Amino acid sequence: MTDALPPDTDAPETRPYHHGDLRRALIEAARAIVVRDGVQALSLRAVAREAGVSPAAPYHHFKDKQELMLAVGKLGFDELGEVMAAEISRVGGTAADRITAIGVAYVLFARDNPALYRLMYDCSRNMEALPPEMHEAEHSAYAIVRKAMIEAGRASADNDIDVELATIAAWCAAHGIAEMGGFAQFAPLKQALGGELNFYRELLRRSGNFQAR
Amino acid sequence: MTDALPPDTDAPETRPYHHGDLRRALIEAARAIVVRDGVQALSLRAVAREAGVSPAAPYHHFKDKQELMLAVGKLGFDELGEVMAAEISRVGGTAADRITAIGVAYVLFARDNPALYRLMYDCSRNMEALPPEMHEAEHSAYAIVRKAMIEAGRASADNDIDVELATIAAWCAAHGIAEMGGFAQFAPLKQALGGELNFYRELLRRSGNFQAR
DNA sequence: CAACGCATCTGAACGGTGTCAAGATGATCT
DNA sequence: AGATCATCTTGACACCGTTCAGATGCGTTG
Repeated sequence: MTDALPPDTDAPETRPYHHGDLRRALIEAARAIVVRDGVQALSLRAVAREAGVSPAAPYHHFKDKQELMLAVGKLGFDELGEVMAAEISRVGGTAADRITAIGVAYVLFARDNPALYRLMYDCSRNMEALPPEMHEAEHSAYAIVRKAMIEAGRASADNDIDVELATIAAWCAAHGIAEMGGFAQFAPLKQALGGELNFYRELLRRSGNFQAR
Repeated sequence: MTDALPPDTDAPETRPYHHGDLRRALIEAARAIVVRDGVQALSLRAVAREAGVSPAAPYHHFKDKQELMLAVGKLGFDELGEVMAAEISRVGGTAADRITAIGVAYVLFARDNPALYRLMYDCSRNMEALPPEMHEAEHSAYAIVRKAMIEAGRASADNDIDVELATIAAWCAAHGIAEMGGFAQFAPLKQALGGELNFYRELLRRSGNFQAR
């Protein structure tokens, strides 16, 4: 079973112990499965199979299935933060324009990665106290929205409570649209508006926090 | 096992064959488990155990575990509709006041029945095409919001698209708050606002559709 | 260099799960 | 009464999460 796998000339990452950074391989395998087969197909055994190890191997890197899923969720929040950061720097216009752009980018991320997005929030919901790295990943994405809220004048910068509320309200609105926007019942409405992008923009506009004005 | 349960003088519905409306008993057992032990404890076998039948019995009433969960979800949407209808008739004030009341009632329903609420949307999300009865239950709750949106002047009654958008935007906002409002990170903010009720009201107000004006 | 320690991985096992096929049971209809 | 047929049970299969004893081999220490 371990006969093949010669030194293999060119290993891109550090290859420390037996398998060579199995922890990262497991996270990537899990992400691949979730994207390919959906969240309900994400079993610990399937992840191990995908990574080419025995079903018990993951337990030396994650205490739980939950802990592995959490790592995948963190990865999702990292990507989401990157997407939003890229979008906010890509769109040049006014602060109000950029805040709308963030909202659209957020919803589109959820649309394009539905299973990953769901996993991210399943993690957040299930855990009472998130591990610090997860919290950190969420926080960096949160900070982007927060900053945009201040710049767009949706919150008075010198009132902490006001800023938090504006940020949370915007996040909740985007989350609601991200989760429900894909419902099949809305298909005719999307068509009537000339595409789902308009649909999302219109919903964001009505949420109050994303009005480009 | 079937010893008790005499004819029971007053059966509201038709009480057909062996067990006596096992279908309804299964749905109620599932609801009880979901409320008592959370959604991750909701297994088909546990439901059968709770109802006192063999693990295979449910398959004569539901094609799938999914189909049973869908029935529970429909029950949840029925209850949600009742709660919102009760609230809207209880609150006497202006149309704007009532629309805020609906939003608060929605969020509180999700807070008080977190597992059931999650199940409701897990169903809606997983299924491509919901069965008509589920769609109907959703629709009756949806109609309440829709009517309130028109009365409160959030949408022009003669523009169908406008009405749908206003309703969906409000629903999305409430859903986002309902799902994220319970996050532990928001606890200090709730306290700073003098209770979570104020927190939810403030978030709803900022969503634009729920402003009492 | 040899031997040890220890993180890493495997194999087998346990209880639980969804699902199905075959047979038993009993209410309903003719 | 006897036949019919929905209803329920039994038993099985594959898969799941998790655990534990043992094999494997890297890194370090003598």
